[in-house]
Amino acid sequence: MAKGITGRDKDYSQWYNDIVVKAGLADHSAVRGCMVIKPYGYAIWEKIQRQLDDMFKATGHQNAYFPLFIPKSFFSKEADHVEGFAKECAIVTHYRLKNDPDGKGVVVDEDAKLEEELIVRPTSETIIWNTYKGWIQSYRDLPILINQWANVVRWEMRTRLFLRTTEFLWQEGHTAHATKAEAIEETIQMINVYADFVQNWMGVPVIIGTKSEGERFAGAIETYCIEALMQDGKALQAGTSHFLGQNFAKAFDVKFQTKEGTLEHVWATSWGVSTRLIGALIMAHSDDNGLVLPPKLAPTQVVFIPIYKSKEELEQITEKVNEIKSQLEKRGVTTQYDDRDTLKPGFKFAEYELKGYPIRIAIGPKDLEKGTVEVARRDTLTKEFVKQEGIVDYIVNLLDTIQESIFKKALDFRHDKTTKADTFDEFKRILDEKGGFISAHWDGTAESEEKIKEETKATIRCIPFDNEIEEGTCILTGKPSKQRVLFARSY
RNA sequence: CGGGGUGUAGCGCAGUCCGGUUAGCGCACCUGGUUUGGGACCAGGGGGUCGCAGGUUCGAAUCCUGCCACCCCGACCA
Repeated sequence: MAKGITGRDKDYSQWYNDIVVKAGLADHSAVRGCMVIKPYGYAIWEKIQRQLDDMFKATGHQNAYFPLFIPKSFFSKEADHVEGFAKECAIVTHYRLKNDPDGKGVVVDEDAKLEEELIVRPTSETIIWNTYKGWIQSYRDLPILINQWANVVRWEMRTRLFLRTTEFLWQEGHTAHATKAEAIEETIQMINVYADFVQNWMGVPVIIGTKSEGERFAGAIETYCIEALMQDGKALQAGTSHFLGQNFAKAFDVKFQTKEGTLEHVWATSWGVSTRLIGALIMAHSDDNGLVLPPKLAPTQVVFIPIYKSKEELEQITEKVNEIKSQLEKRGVTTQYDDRDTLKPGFKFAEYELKGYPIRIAIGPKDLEKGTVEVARRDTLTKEFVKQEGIVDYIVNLLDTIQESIFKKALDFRHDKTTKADTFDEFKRILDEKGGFISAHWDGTAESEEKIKEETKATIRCIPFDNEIEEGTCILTGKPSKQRVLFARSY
């Protein structure tokens, strides 16, 4: 086990915190519930952003930016929406400070009270729909396909680095459509984009499905989600896409004229993923030695470490490293050469394992002699000597192999941790002994869902898209059910 | 908001119960040398408003009062 990292078996929470802090991803800040995302952590976020942004553009979306502040009155327009967010809003009431008359520091200037308070956005539906009202008159103005990269604030009672922070970074797509069918199609398209990204780039398998009524987004008609399973057997919601119906169009009076000349309310969607994805990345793949990053999201994919005794040796090694390094870079591989002479190789090995670099290449005197290099894989912690000849192709292929292998491992884990339960006792036993997803029949009522949650802390994560139709009886009430749904304890 | 814990060097801690030289230790850092295929070693060196504000005392990291911050567990949530 790496120095200073708590084992997963010992304390999973502490292990997670140790990885985040020791791998240099983020730190607690001086502000309660808010984190400082450090350069290495932010580099991962930038990779996530870049890829998702490309995928959004490829599906016809454009980026825009809306204000951080939302007038309080906007929140009272959509009843469910305000109820969902009211309890966790930061509110701006004043716009000026002054010197404390008692001479100590500064105080809020009570004369500078705002006429109407401003809410720091917890999500932007309201300000955006207020804006769309001015943009939409005719069916010719539709669809509007916009995404925003932004920060939002939700005053959560308890926070955890990346998984739930008071302020977090995310993207939120907000689209407007002429028809219900088109809006639903958009909602589904985007949840599929998320699933594609999370599986093929993050290497985290997900279940795509719909949320039960109780877990639905405040103000949505239908919420689609992707659910991932973490190594401790708890589920994590990795992304959501909401079909908002005409709720926001009605709340903000957004109508358009159809070809036929009638006036109709616009159909809406919204969808988002956040820095929480980094939490998912960590909890899905990492081990007791530190972070494990999929090659496609690793800020640096290959690190070179020289092993030498003399200056002459180092020079020869450096020459060889530079040769391989530049060839790799030409193939689009990101690399780094760590020739710091104050640290021993062993220390560097441990450090890059902690930081999750997918491949480490060590070159020493033996390699110069034999024309080899030592290639170490982070995901499997295996090492082998490889001929320098053909090394570039070898590494390029290996990166793909690692990407697939990481996904496969997580997928196998999820298969092992997905269990069917047919009675409530069985359900509870699996939950306590094994964790993971439990596929069980449910009578479809919010009451039963709530009771199960109260008794077991497990919630319905989703009703999978590809669910089989299967007659059965609800594990709680014994009432008839047409399909199984996926339960789990979750983050 | 309830329960628990912690605040002493960049990090991790000891010292606090029972007040008393110049506040220690490990890691990290700086200088020099020897090392380098899995977390090096020797020698020398720098770094402190002891969370904050009051109080008691000849004397406070230590005792008293008030405050603050953060972490962990729970309820709430992406």
